[in-house]
Amino acid sequence: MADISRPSASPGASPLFLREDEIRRGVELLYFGYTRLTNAIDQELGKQGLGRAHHRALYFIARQPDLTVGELLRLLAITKQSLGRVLKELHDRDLVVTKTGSLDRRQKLLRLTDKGAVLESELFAQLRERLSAAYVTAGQESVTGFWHVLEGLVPESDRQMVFDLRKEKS
Amino acid sequence: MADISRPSASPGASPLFLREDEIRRGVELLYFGYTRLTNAIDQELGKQGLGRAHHRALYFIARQPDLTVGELLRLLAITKQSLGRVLKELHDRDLVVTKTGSLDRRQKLLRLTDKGAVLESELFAQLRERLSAAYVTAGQESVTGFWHVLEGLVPESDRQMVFDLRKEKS
DNA sequence: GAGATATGTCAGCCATGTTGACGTATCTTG
DNA sequence: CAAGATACGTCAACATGGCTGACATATCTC
Repeated sequence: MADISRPSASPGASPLFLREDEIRRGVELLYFGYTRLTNAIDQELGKQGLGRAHHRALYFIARQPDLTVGELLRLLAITKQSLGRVLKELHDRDLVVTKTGSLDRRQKLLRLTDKGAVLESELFAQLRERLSAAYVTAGQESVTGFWHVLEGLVPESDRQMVFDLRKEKS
Repeated sequence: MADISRPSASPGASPLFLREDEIRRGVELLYFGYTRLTNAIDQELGKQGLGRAHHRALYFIARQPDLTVGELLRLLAITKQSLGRVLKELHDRDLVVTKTGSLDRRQKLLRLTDKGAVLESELFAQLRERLSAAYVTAGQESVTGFWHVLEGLVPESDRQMVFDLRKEKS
């Protein structure tokens, strides 16, 4: 059993070992790709005294203005207490505003202020720089492959939520 | 400027907006794909009283037996104090052993114990399940595209280190 | 032998997640 | 319309896993 964690790299390795190596390659690239991409914005965030948790909230609010608190909670998959702290800080810094929902007055709709939008787009610019460089190097075909594999990693139950980010709110 | 963070979805959108949407799609899929994949092993880790930090160390030690502490530090990109805590816990639980380097006696070479190898392969099985399902759904061409884009996200300075994981130690 | 390097460790701090409990406003339903 | 469900907020305590700074030891290199 212990051998499974150490595949042979010999030329005649069995299909099982090749498969293992392909999986490990994916795990590692996903780890390094994701962490190095997020590292790209840490310096900028640090200047503002914010952390990654703040960026995730800013990002999704930018992506879908008038997002409700509940929707954001589902996207981030954290507790409302954790999110509450983050939203409070964003609000205190005039980066985010909330307004009462018009259809359901219990809901709070989230939006970036102008200041928040400026910050988010500065952060996004860093992500764009890295990701578009990777897209260009890899080519359009690779990019669609990249998307397909990642879509397959999102559990069925979350997939609609993720796809809906690309739509305008109704 | 604020508009940049909210692309139009209209059919006649300019190339700039299409480009933005492609970047955001990648950011989101990378976020959801990575976090959902790592979620897959949280339950198993919890049973052992370990966290993700422990898994990352276990993973890389499994991947490259006789890895030195310094190499692991560079892979994880954390401080030696943080790693020290993790390695101590893994050692206390008989999951990892160290031996003095033969070429350079200052180094400590890290290896999994049999018990550690069993645990790592159980965790890896979860990752394999998710990732291979995504590979199969997407198809081999998509998988190579997935790898190419992610390789482009790893900074030049880290790339050799990441590629070297696939080799045996000399 | 002097200085650089690899590793370990103490101590304290911070960011960001968790659980549990409880309050208020608003919507929905019998 | 009253009762219960839902959306949101908040207090308090705690866990994980990062961080900095300071300092010690063994070993290697020149």
